Amino acid sequence: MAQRKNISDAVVRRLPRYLRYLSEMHEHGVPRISSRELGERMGLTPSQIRQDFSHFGEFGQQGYGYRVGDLLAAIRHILALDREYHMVVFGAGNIGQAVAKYPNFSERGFLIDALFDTDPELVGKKVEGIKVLHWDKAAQYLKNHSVDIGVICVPHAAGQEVADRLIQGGVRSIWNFPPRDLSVPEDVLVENVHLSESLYALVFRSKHRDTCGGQKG
Amino acid sequence: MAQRKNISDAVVRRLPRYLRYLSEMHEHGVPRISSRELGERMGLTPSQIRQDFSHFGEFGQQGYGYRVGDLLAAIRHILALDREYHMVVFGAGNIGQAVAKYPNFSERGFLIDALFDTDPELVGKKVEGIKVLHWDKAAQYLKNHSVDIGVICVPHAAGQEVADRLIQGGVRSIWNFPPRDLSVPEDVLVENVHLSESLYALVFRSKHRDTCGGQKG
DNA sequence: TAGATTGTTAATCGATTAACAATC
DNA sequence: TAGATTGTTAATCGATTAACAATC
Repeated sequence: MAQRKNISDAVVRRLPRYLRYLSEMHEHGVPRISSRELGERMGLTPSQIRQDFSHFGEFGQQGYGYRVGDLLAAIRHILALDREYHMVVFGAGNIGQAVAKYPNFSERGFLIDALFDTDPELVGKKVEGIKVLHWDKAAQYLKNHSVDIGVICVPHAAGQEVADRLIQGGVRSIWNFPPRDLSVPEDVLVENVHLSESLYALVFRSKHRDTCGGQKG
Repeated sequence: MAQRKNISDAVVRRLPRYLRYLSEMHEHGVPRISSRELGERMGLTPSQIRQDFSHFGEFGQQGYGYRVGDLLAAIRHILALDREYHMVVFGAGNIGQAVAKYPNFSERGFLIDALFDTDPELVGKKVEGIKVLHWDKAAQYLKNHSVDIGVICVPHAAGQEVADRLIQGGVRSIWNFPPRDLSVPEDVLVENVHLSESLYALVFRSKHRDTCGGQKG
């Protein structure tokens, strides 16, 4: 019954985690898994796992469970990871370079085609084989290239301006690192990675260790 | 009625966001804010905001709202950001260095005292004024220094081993970047930052743009 | 005082868990 | 066949929203 209703954010956040566990099992040659056993490994209830999968179709077999390889392929497809994505990164500082150099991304089909910065020290150089262009070239670049995802790694004061440029250039998915919420049109998606807020949450739970607890994030 | 019940993760994740908005308002000299107006700015309902705050005490005034400065100080205290934290980072690669160099952290009292790596090219050098030590020195270091937070930025195959070393050395809060869940004793807290999973969630929502939507993360 | 807005209690909504018929 | 396990419907649990008395 592939996707009748809206998928809740809670489910969306669990999908990549299923992918990770299944990938690992698949690499280890595990041929089948039941929701009970997967739940034990991941710390979820079997009910939740079956409920989650049922949003997208029927992937298991009564009395048997799930074929790891098939389920893995299905989730990869559900997450739309069976294609390539073209990305550009604004801001070639620490975080921008870390993103550009992160090997998992290119392996997984996330291709970083260009870096943009204003620093004359950086512009014209290459980082990990990716050319660093000046911001002034961005509009031109976006006109001539199809970009699926724009990554914002500039200081937070410049974040909104960069977002505006990306949107102006037709980019509709933004991965946003600076600690500021962006205002964007309805049809543009923003995924935030706010490192400080993650750290603050850790510190809070650490202070209130007794009342909270466990592994999060 | 400061913290009678457990604080849900949803609330914990909103607290840093309140802090961010209030900081900004405070910097702009805004003296007061009502839950209605704060809700409008943040995209939350006034009810939720009042409900959230009420977990920790009474910070407002009927008919008036909240004094921005006071509320900011209260939330800073609730988040335990009114003290310093000593951190060590394992893995001085791209992400480890990005964390070490991130200026917001030291400004906010998150002090990175040491980096650990195995790469002989890096060991002995300094990154942003922080000495890079060999992993072999970690046990010794942890014996002699009080470390509040251990940051894991090593390749994911080494993550669990590093976690074990940190825990062995008495560290009870771990900020974990590699894409693998750690197994830790009950009294150890782990906060995960799984970049790929964040990116996958963006891609999923992008594919199903109509059924999901908005700003997340 | 009158208007505004809080903190809290009650109602609603949504997500998780349990139960179970279907069936491999 | 008997045992196991699915997909789904129903029950429960928790989080969000609405309502409102208290009061600045």
